[in-house]
Amino acid sequence: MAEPRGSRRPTTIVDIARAAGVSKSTVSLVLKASPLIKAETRERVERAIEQLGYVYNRGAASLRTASTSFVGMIISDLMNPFFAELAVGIEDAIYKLGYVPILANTNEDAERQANVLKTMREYGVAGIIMSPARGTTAWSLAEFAGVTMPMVITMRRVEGSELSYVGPDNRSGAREAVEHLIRLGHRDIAFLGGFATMTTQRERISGYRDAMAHAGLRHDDELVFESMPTRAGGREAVEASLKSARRPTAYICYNDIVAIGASHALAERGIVVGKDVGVVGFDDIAEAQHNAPPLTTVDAHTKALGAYAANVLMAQINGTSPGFVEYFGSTKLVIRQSCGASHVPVRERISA
Amino acid sequence: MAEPRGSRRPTTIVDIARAAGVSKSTVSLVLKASPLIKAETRERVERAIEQLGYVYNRGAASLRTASTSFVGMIISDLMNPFFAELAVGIEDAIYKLGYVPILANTNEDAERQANVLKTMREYGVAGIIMSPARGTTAWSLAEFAGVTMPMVITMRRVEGSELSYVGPDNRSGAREAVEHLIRLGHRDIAFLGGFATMTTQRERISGYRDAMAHAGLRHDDELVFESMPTRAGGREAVEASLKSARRPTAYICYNDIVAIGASHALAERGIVVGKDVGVVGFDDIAEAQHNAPPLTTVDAHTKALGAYAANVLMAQINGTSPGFVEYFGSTKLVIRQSCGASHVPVRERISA
DNA sequence: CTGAAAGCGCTTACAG
DNA sequence: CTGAAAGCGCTTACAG
Repeated sequence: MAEPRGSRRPTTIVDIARAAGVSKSTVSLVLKASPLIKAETRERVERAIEQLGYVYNRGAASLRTASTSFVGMIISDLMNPFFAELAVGIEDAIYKLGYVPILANTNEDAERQANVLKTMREYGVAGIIMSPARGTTAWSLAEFAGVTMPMVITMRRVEGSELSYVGPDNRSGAREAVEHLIRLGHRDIAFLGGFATMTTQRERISGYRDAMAHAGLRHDDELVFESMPTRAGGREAVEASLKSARRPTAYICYNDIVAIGASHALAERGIVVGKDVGVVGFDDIAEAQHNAPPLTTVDAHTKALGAYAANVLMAQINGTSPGFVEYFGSTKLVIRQSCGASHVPVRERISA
Repeated sequence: MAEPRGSRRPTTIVDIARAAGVSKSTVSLVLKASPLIKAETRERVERAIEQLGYVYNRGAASLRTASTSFVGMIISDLMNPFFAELAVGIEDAIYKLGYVPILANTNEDAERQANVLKTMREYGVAGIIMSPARGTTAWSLAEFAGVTMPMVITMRRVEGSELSYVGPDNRSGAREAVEHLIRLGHRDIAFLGGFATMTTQRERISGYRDAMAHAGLRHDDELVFESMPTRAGGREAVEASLKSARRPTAYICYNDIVAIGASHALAERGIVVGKDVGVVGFDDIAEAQHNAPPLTTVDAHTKALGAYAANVLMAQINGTSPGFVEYFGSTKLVIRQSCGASHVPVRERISA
């Protein structure tokens, strides 16, 4: 690689040392704000740094200390607003902790994920936070896990792995949402979106079933309509549900984008969401409150979870971690208009 | 920082050299796939690498060659789906070019941007791609620009800077969209969203005015309703427009999220978008086609633009660049239902 | 085709 | 309180 045009040898601590009339050890010490250095000396060095436009070479320091301040941030799908929000939460926390994030968007590609994991290791990242691509196996992570490189998994569990995990409490979040629908008078409630191969879907479905079973309501497989966890998937899933013998009066969706896709498909058929039918999502992405009608959903506290994952990783890097941690963040039901709560009397819905 | 638990000194090229019975120079050469090395020797070295589980230390190599493969990727607002898509385009291209992205989301904070720029320089990034935070001045970038560090600005121009720029042709994109609205019979067309302090808004407005002026239509300041470039801003802007003496029959919006916010606000008032009124956006984010009704918009080819910016940066890093480049990507009008094109006869609209 | 040597820019005991 | 020395893991002319 060519040197930047016009630049000669960059200035280093020895240049500073010479200019300030001290040794490079002393310069290094002032750079670390060591209390050992006399104020007068420190100022002299700082002046030289200023005058020569010195820029600290962190790469050199890393080689010497055999440690870097990089953390790998591997996101399964950055185009998905939920994961974009997660990324923002992680990124912000990483900087605050004095680290710097190397990004990789795997786009759900396990092979790309494997490559990126190897590359990050070569760059000497201090640790990795990863929302695993769909289909990631514990086996494929074993090479990197634990001893080799601190790592925390977030948002999607990988079964059988012994890596720390941070994510929302999907089961209780879904249960609470469905209980709300039941309280509103709904009896035929379907689950929309995702596939049973996804741990997150299974967790949310079990919350749904908890609530239905507890209320003595039907909750068999015919009430779950699987689809891709996307807006288009949401459309397809509702459309399938509309063809069923007993049409649901409400839907709990795998996530917000499924719910949004579903509500639009419903609207196009003249079915008024929040009145003719209830729809609730999961995640509370920014878009949810701006949907028409505003979406009732389960707030996963996505950003905070990202920040939490960063802190768990730090504990692991610093060796202050209890080793293996699993954290299931509490969720919060956010009632807006799509479930009909705000302007539909319960009575109407019971007869639905 | 503590060493990872349980690990001792990591294996280096000298370990490999010893195991393979060669010098470390030879090991280095096989790592670079040098043709100088005899096949038999290469295999022996590769076997040792495999057996000892050697991992290449890129940091050390960087120190030696005084160059890294990092590129800084500074995004003004990753929560905005438009910029998330840009980030995905850049990230993908960076990896393909053999580089690795360090991410920073400035969240429109110029101070954070300044910090991040300094930090990235200390990490020795080979270059930077940045969508500048609102309010970024050429002055604030001067310290980093050009000689110090290759840098390309994307999506938002910073006036007075001499940095390379890559973005969509906002003016012609907006003009084309408005021409389409005029062809549909609209006469009172308002511009919604953004502020005149944003170069992008000014460029899009000038395209709007070009089209209006050419058709001999009114296009004064009273037809532009400024707001934050967000969904909430879109709501506010349409609401303001609804209070004006002569209500517009169509809207060209600063971007898609403004258009989406506006269409939802309209829908809530019983105004049917695509029938009672036309709405067109700009960007073509993923959400646009899933809006209700699907949004007519201007495709900015966001991902491709991100990839292009990465390539411009590479040329600069490798010194093969013509120095300063400005690229205005062509746009494409995507006609869906929000403008009324697909199912509203022109006649109805003229009388509106 | 391969090896010995120098050096990239730092940090960190160790002396003094 | 400050300096001299060693060394982190590579690459790259230069010899041979």
